Amino acid sequence: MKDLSRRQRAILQFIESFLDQNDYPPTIRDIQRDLDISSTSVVDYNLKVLENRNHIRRNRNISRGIELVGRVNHRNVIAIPVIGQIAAGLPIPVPGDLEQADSAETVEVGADFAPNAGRDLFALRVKGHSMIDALINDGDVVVLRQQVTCENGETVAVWLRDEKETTLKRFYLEGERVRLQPANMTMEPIFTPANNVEIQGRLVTVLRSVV
Amino acid sequence: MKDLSRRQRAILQFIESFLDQNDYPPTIRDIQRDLDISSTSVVDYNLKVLENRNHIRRNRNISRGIELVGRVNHRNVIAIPVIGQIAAGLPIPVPGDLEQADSAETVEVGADFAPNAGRDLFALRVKGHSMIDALINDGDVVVLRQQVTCENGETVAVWLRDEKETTLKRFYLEGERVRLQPANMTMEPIFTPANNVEIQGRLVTVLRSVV
DNA sequence: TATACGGAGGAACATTTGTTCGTGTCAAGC
DNA sequence: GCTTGACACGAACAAATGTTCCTCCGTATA
Repeated sequence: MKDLSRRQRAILQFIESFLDQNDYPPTIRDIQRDLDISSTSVVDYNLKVLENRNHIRRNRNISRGIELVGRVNHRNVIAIPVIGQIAAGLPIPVPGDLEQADSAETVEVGADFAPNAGRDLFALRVKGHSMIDALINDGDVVVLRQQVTCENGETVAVWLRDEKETTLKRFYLEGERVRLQPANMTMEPIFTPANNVEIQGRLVTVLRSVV
Repeated sequence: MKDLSRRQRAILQFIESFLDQNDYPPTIRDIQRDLDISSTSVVDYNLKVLENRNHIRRNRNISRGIELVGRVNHRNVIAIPVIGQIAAGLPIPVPGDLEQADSAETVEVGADFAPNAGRDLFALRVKGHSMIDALINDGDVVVLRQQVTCENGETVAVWLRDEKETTLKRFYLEGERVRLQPANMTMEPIFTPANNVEIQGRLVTVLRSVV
């Protein structure tokens, strides 16, 4: 892995920084110019080495056909629109016209953290400490999948009609009533009639940026 | 925003899906071919419209010089290597040679969630429920910044020498002793002599994928 | 009806960009 | 000294790709 010449390392590094600054890969001549290499063939030669060493992938006969192996590429990342806040006393904002929300803030998440991502994901910023029992803190961002039903055991955001309250709990339908179980195992569940529970979405991901 | 012709919308959509499948933007002729447009000038014309409408940005005279406005681009996302596990009874793995860890698993995080990102970030997968008091669950991924000192009030991963234990708490140096305060405000702090505390890193981000 | 204008078509043209070939240098190993 | 292999040069060539002109069509509007 380390058997690269100084020039090859420089090329690799240039490609990385180029990709950081542009949304397209560099051309051979971009590389040549930046590194003051006398000929494109030299660049080509070294790119071939890098390709064999599996540091890059090349699409022949395609301009800018250089891809970095093992790099963050958009494919692994999805952007989820943050459409509002979630708090104990407030109903959850309706995901409504997610598509048009061009200007909306987004959070980016690795695909691992948003399995089966589709257009039905949306994110909310948590206000207040009411969801401590779900191990969710003030300021966290929760990603939800929009759905109005759920399987037993799934963690969902529900609106409790009587209490006029939003909460995040594991959902278990037990006959006529529903058991809402906090993620924190040391805490007690809530029992409530099934028709008091309105499912707003299923919890997919929690993101916390510690200050 | 919606005043685009059918064709213009199709082009925009094609660029998006092309970018999903390749690491480089499409050429005008790629677009022409896919959408069965008779001439490159038509594509060019419509790209100009899209550019004026601020849906794309173009780098003239540069092949594949099309950038989508407001798209997930690598610049906003960083990959952080997951170098091991963190558990109450275990010391934290040493970040050691992060650079060489090419093959390591990574998590991708939006730049918002990893401020001042540098090479000094690493991630650990949480094992066990010992960090419930820090609102961190089994299976969560925590991102840490490698550092051996910290400011008062920062949340840090510390190794308690006597207890031979790792824990995540807010750190407060109070004279000769240290107060370690759980993130969950309802829980009690730990007090311990300053020289019993070994700071391993500062907590930056918590990621949770809910099953 | 005449005009203006958004859109589309075709084709030639100018650059940009990838590819290849012949040659040269230099250090390591025989 | 000779050979070999990694690395570098330059230049010419061939595609790939962006640009521009001129023309045409249909619809809305004066």
